[in-house]
Amino acid sequence: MSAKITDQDTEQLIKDTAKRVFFGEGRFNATTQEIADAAGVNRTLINYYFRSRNNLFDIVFQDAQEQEHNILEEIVFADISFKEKISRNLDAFFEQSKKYPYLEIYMVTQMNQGNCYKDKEHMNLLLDKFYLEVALEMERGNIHKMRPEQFVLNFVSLMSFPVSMRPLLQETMGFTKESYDTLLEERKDVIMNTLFIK
Amino acid sequence: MSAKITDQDTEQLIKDTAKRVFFGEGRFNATTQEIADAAGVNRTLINYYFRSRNNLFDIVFQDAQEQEHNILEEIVFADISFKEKISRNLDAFFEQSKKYPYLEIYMVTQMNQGNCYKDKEHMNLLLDKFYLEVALEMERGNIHKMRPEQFVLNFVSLMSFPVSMRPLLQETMGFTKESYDTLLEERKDVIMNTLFIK
DNA sequence: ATTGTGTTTAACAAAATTGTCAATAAATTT
DNA sequence: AAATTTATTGACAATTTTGTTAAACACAAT
Repeated sequence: MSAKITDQDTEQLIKDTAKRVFFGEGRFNATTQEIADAAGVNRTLINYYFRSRNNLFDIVFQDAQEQEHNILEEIVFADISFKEKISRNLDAFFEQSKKYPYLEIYMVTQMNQGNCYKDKEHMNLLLDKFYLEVALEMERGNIHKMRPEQFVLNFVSLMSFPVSMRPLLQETMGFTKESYDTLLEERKDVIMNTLFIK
Repeated sequence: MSAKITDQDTEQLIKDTAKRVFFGEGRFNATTQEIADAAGVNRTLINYYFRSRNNLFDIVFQDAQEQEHNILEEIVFADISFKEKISRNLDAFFEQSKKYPYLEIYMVTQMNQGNCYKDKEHMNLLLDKFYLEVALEMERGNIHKMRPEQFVLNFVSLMSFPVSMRPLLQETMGFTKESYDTLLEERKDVIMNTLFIK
């Protein structure tokens, strides 16, 4: 009647595992065998449910897009102040990044292999609305004046980069796992202070 | 006597081509055949010069590290003001990013596959020196106060992210190739204004 | 019990990718 | 020019990865 209680629904299990392997662990060229092993299922079930490896990859890619979309959408249409929107977006992002730190990088690697983004129309609507708010906030003197697109770039860069590039940054900058975690926790305040004029 | 004039030196050609394919085009799991084709050489020459595919990948990875190192080193030890260092680093970065936009992402994907960063000692020396300068600049009131590590994160994030993630950002934000190029050109000023207090 | 449906499995086939090796070609040294 | 080394090639073998198929299994409906 209701959704299955047990860990059945192998199809979903495989998809979730693939997401974990890609977005969570950053193993972008995992084989079907590796994914099957990680899910604890027979490899051929991937073919049974998804026909081909490529198809699974495509489906997971689409899911990643929606995930991105949804986070943004919730923020943009919320009935809260601009600053509060940014603040909540940061919270939402850092929360999901614990589970899926490599989501953005995964999308880039996929797009470099020919996969392309869908539903640009809708995203543009969201962005245009957001740009208006950004511009208004500049008028009010709460953030520095620049093209709204540049503000968005600043925002996503400051937020995303330290998460996406963690393996590189943690190593090169000589952090331990723990000290880098601390750094990330402090990041929300740093970003707010960087984006907004005191 | 001197270095070969012609485009000989197949070994170097293969290495350069691999770099172009990886850092330049972002095709991180190119096959040996694809690399050989891109270089216009017989595939087995990759085995002849580099023994195995893995070995080539490792060597290219090391090269990427050195490249990163060198850019940073030149800046940190230059005899110029702090602001000028940041400015020149931005120039150097945006210059190399035209050729190798995916250098950083490549390193992350490699590190997620078990490859690890070498020469951390030296990098730490560079960074420690740089942190001191950052701290001093905060005292002087030229940049906002925060942990120097956070300033470095801000800096590299603002600089690197829009380049690394270009395929994703350009698509989702609805830019053309040209308009995104313009955006990147404007970025140096935006970043300087974001990092430094007027 | 049997039939039917959907799921899972192992064995196999096919395809793709890498690595080896001996033969050839080119270049250098003697 | 002959000999020697180095570079290049094609044919082949080995390996890895993917996809297919038929049989086994589970389980509900008849």
